[in-house]
Amino acid sequence: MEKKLPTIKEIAQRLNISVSTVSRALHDHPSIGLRTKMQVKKLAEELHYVPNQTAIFFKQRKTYTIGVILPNLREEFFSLATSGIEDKAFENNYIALMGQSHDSIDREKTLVETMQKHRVDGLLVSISKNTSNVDHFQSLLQFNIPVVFFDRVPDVPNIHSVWCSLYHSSMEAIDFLIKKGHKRIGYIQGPDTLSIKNERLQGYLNGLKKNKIVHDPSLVVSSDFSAEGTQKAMDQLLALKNKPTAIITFNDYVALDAMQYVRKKKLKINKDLAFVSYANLPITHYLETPPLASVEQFPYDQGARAAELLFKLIDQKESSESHPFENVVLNSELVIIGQGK
Amino acid sequence: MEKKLPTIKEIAQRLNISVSTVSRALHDHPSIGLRTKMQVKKLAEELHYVPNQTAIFFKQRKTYTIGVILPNLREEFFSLATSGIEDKAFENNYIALMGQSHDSIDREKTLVETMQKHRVDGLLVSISKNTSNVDHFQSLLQFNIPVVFFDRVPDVPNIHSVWCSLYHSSMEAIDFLIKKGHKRIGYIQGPDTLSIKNERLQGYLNGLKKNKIVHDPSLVVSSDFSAEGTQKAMDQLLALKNKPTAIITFNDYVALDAMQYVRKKKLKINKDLAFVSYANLPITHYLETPPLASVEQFPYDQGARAAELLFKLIDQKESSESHPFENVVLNSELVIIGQGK
DNA sequence: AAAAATGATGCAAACGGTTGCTTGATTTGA
DNA sequence: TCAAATCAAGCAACCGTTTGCATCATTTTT
Repeated sequence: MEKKLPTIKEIAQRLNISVSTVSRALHDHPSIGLRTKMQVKKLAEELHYVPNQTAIFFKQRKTYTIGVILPNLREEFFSLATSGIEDKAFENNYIALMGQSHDSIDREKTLVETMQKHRVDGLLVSISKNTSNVDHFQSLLQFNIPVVFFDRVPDVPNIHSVWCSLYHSSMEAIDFLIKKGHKRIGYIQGPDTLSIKNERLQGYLNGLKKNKIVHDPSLVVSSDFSAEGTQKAMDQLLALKNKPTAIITFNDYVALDAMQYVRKKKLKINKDLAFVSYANLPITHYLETPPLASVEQFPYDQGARAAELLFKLIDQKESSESHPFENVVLNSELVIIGQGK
Repeated sequence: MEKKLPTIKEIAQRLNISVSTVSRALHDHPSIGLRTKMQVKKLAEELHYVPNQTAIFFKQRKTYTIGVILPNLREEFFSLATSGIEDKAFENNYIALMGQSHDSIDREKTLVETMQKHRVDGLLVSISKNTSNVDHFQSLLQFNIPVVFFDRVPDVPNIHSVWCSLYHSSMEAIDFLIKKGHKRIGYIQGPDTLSIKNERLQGYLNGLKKNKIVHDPSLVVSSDFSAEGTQKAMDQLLALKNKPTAIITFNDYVALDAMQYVRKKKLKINKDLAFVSYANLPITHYLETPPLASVEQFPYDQGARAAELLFKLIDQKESSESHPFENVVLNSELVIIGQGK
């Protein structure tokens, strides 16, 4: 059954010429006569010859393949980033291998090994929530395979990275809320296992300081991102004698859960309690009462920029240029959505 | 710079033995002496030897790679399907190459060629909106590379496919609305270029017939899925002398646009005008006034099932078994979300 | 003690394509 | 007319790994 695919060898035999001639003919090498070229191309066409890339990859030591490892594709943020990566890859004649770590460090390790086995020319990674060191990427570096981290960037020196700074937008968010008259602003953050820079909180704190508001630690609570975790966080905030009038949430998903919970409590969103969050997912614009504002992190662009950087590194490697560590920082943007009171 | 990677040849030279011995030692072949085995393994470890998979792929004529081609990753439906595919691939020790057609038939063709060049062991495809024939998949079949279509399945015979039938749920949706007292039910469909089965409309029509309601063609309008297109469609429906009291929309995105438009018109959603749609995206559950119901199409499962079928076909091919065309049909489910009046 | 079985290792071909070097034939130049 | 230049094509090595088939040295069997 297993139909053997045509090879240049077969073409050579049929035409009674050597394989090298066939190879050169197919590549329009100048030293091959026109007649021979035509014959070869015609037969190749007839046999539906397709060069065996695995042989070529093997010989050229290059696969035109990059690996992409990220926590998951269910979150819109990552699927948009992937979309950007794929678009850039397509433009550059590369193709991307996908892997989801599902925030498991073991699975992340396995994926790195698999990608390495497949001899990817480079790797794009958004690390799992539980990844605290980057040892499992070391062997890639030994192989001289470039790695670019994006969005979830490990907090270690000497890496290439692309991420979106939330610091300024976080401060802007505070300014925005204070201009609206809010003085007690709560913040629901994530679990503190994330070993990445906590720019949201830094911006929050400095925004308060800048506006001469004393920081009240009881206004900062944590959620594990589950609906229940967020509800608990909300309970903490609403139990305060001096309740917040506005709340900043780690991301839109947390905001959605929080807002739904608040609705159940018969509080008016953006009237009794204002919301600002991160991500600016398209869906928030469809809500009857959306958060007042959300910080856009440009996932598509992050993916695209990370891919561009990776291709640059691959090219540099091939021309044995030096490549200092590069860290691209995009700026987030505070997008005003709702009207509020 | 380009550091040469260690090979079994190098190990062989250093230990003054043959490459075949090294190869066998690393594979724990019984005919290799214990001492030699130990020596080889120790040295391999020291050199950080990693077998060159491109050489092995080449020799074995198998890459443990599958291709995935779908319209785009921005739509949650497809990113969830991809998530299912990747999970199954990981389980089966495969890895997936991603490609987005962006509903361009040319890009789809290019992707098919690229995947073929990369010698994928199989291909999963959700065809582009503009794909009306499947000629560009023919060469894969000649190569005996299995192809499984999912969700957006071309309407041609002799293919493998996985899709989710909307027929029964569409009828159920009608039953559901009629039980709620609705008699005039509108339907916003998509552009009619889609060459796939139109089960939504079939279910709509048969649902009406079953409930002995005469079909009024002016209640069926089209949208190109843009916000403007949907608004125009709504205008058509609301301009009727005998207006609908309920509307079924092609998908949740259309429903969201329609509902937002209706809100602007100061109509009460699910009171003046009830909505039912398709997709059951997580977000609809966060709306203050969600559609009454949405048809869940199980994108993750579709992806997972399609991947499973593909792996089965690959295995069968390897054991030269016969493989009749298989068409897996999942059932959609009408999920009741809101309360309505 | 000679024949047979066993154990440990090496040889070489194969997978498909690329490419530097050679060779032979034809054309060009003086 | 003969050497040099040009053209067209072939030879063979190479990329890294696997594997059927020798080969040779022991050990076991009778």
